[in-house]
Amino acid sequence: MHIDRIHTWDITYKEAMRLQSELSARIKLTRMKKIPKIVAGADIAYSKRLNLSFGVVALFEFPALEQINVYSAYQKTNMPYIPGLLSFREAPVLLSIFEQVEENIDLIMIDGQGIAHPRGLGLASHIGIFLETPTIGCAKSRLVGEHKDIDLIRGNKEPVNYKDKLCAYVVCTRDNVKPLYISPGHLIDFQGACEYVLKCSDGFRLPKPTRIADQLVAEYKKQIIGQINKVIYPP
DNA sequence: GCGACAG
DNA sequence: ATCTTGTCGC
Ligand SMILES: [Mg+2]
Repeated sequence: MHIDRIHTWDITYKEAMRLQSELSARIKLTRMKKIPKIVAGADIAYSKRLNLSFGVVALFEFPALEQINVYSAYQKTNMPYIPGLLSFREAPVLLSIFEQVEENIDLIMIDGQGIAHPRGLGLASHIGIFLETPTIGCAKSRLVGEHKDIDLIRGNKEPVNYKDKLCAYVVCTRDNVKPLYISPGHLIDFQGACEYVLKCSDGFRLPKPTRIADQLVAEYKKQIIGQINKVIYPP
């Protein structure tokens, strides 16, 4: 798929933060007009020892949620994890994977925040801007914002406000299980984000696209590290 | 200065 | 997120 290389990634933290503020003005929280045909999930794994980042993008038919295809790549990790700057650590490898994708992806679910971010540009939003494709941030914990406790009943949701503005919903995707922080990334609204996450939640905490991407990236990492060890420590 | 803090 | 062995519970 096409990628808008809006900026490079070898920049200072200060410049990274400035870019986030600048790019957040481009985010559009629009309604998705058509029902998606292909939904993708994306996730990352790391090897601390080898300083590598592994990424997987898994494609699913919607609403059947049948797996269509899987893409992957890995590269050197060039940024430490800094809360608020996650996209500068994870986006480069993810974009290199999306570049290989032949299918037309209608919606991407990403492990991390969308606009629920100190400067309104979490990983999902940043990816959405580069790909000009609808994205949803599906985070397992809170980065910013305040909300009431929610009853842990599947389908329940509670608004998350940051600086007196709605930024996400806490969504229960399964009874009696810790809820998710769902925020639009780009080209989708709050209602659409919650709706598609729930429609992709098939009895587990994480919606199928990110859950399977998470499992596949763990396997991919294991496989690549096995190859590397074979080269480094020949029998 | 202190505490919070996606993955 | 990683590293790392076992353990508890559905
Ligand atoms: Mg992840």
